[in-house]
Amino acid sequence: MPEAYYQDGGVNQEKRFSVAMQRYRDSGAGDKMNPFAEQEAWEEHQIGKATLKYGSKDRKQNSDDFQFVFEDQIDFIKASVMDGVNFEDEVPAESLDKSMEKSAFEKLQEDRKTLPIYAYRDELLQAVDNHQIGCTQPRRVAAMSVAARVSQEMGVKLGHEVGYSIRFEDCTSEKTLLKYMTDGMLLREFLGEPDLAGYSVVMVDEAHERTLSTDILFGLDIARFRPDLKLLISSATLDAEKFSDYFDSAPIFKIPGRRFPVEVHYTKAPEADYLDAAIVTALQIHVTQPPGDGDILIFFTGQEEIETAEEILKHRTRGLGTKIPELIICPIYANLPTELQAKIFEPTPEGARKVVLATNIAETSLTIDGIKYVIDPGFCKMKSYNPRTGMESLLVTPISKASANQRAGRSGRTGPGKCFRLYTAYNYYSDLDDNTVPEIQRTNLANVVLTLKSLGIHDLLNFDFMDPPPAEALLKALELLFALGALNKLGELTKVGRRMAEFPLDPMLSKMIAASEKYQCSDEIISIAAMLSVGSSIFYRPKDKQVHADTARMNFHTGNVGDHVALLKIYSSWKETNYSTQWCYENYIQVRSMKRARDIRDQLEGLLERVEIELMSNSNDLEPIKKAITAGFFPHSARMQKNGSYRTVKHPQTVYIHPTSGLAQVLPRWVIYHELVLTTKEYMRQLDQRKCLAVQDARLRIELSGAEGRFRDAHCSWIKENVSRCRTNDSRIASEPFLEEELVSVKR
DNA sequence: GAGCACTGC
Repeated sequence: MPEAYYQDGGVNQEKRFSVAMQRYRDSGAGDKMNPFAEQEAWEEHQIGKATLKYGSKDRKQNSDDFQFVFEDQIDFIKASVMDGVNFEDEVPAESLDKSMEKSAFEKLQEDRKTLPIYAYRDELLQAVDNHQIGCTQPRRVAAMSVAARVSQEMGVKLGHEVGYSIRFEDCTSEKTLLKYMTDGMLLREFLGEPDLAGYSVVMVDEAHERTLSTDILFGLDIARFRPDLKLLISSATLDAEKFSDYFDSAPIFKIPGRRFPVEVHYTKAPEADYLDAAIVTALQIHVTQPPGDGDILIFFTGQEEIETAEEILKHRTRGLGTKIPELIICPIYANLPTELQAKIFEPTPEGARKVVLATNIAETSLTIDGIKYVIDPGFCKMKSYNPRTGMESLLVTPISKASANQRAGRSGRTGPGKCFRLYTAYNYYSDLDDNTVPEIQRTNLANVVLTLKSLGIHDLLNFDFMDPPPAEALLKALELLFALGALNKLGELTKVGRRMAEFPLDPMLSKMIAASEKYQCSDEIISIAAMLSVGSSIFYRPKDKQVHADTARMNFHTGNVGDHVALLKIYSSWKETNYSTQWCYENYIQVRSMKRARDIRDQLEGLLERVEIELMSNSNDLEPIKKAITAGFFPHSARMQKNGSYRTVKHPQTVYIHPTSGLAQVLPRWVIYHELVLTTKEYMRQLDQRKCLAVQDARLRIELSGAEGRFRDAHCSWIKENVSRCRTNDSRIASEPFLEEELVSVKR
């Protein structure tokens, strides 16, 4: 390859890296980054180029073999081997052979004894008395499958001694001693029973993932009411000391894991276009390595990249005809319909090779057998939250070292693997953070704060978070909850707030439900809330059928009813077809999302009863429905400007109606929106006309903007000091015309 | 006239 190609490519790639970093920083999430990092990176990279030129001797030979096939190739440098953990030593081959003749149960028992943790068995078991053990997992599937495996090993029926508990599904009984559950489920149980009386041991698995729920549970010090409660934290990271310190120097057991060694290769120079580089690398592997020795997994950031990569790959392999063995392309991302997802689990036919194009879903959530090669461009999409503007956005961001290693490890599950990183060793060591920023530091905390308040935690600023979120984010959350009427001026939970905390939803959605009591339309409102909380994945929009999908969607907008009512219409229409799958296909709607909406709706219906809100329907009149929506979403108000754009009220900025909205042509003077998304512009999504509210709702906001409406948290001096700053923002929540209209009616 | 990573309750 001519050097010039790399140099040029290098510049572009650095640009790409720095653009991603810049956006990340602008979002407010990356403040801690060194502003000179890029320049240093560039300099170091130049030095690196000089020193990293030795190395891949075998590459030359390989490249000669297929020079005729490709014009472009990519130089990789084998930099390191991630050790496998003596897999073969622990399970001698002969014992595996022998076990083949034994019964499945005996084999399981034998396998079990070879696990490294077996040595700690007695010690851990001493902790167990006559209560049950709870073990949390970050994902539902994991909780279910681990429970199934353990019940098999113990030779008991799932749901008896060993069970699991996840949202919508409780597979436990009175007999259950060992309960696998999602961490969110344990948090919900904790809300109802803070002493966790039913448990003697709680084990938090995969704690390094640092989910919102585990971070809250840790901060709550779940064992504080229970000196006898044993807490086990299991984490795959090397910074066990951090966990140990946090839990008052708790003892650390280092238990080796099991994995085959993985060779890590870096590019010699940064790549101009990682998508193209990934495809070239995949083809290089496919052509030079014997078919049948293993499949390829490439990590992309999203659906769009995956679809593009799929097209390019098809095009290029078609051009090569029979010169190369068959390459089966398998896209996988969460929004892909389930039937199409199944393809990646089909065994690869003899003589062919599979290339899996995946999002982060393949990093932790699902494992694919037979992967030997991983190609890692080093990016992912990550949600970040800017507490200054209150904006959430999804940004393409460089991954962390931990994430890069997790990805590499995906190639070493069934045998020794290789990972090709499409960035330099320098990029890895200097540009990537060690760990992914925990979710609690990059999310809107409204729901977290409501949860903590409902547990009677008032001093949020001094709450013992393992990694505290920005104080500004806490303040924003408090403000919002106050504006919604969930907190009083002393920062205490109100009756509405207590009701809201019962719902596993964003507080604005919970408030909308609480308000539906007054407007007598709780039936419709919980359908809307369920549809909104399923999110944007309701519509399936494949690249080749976008027009059809869009036409189908617009059918629900007839009459300019607004997007919330359109969602209600979708849900009701589906219900009328008796939840027909066929109906979903015809309307380009994801069956999975609709089923999820139904599950959520059922749960909400149950919770309505719990907070004593009657299920009432008022489907003939949209007015009360829209009022209830406004009662929850008034903090997301925007007013039309002369040119058809909108100005948000709370943090004044110019935003636009998303073109997929039913109101895109209508342009109401005032709107409320469900969310803002930053893509090519700032777009409002799921929006509706704003309605006037009843007088008592308005009064709350008048107080809020007035001098007596100062927001205080009796236990938190920091908040007090910042009251003046809150106030300016608060007055904008309760902005003029919204109140004007109501004040007029009050004066009359 | 657009384009949404992944979880969880």
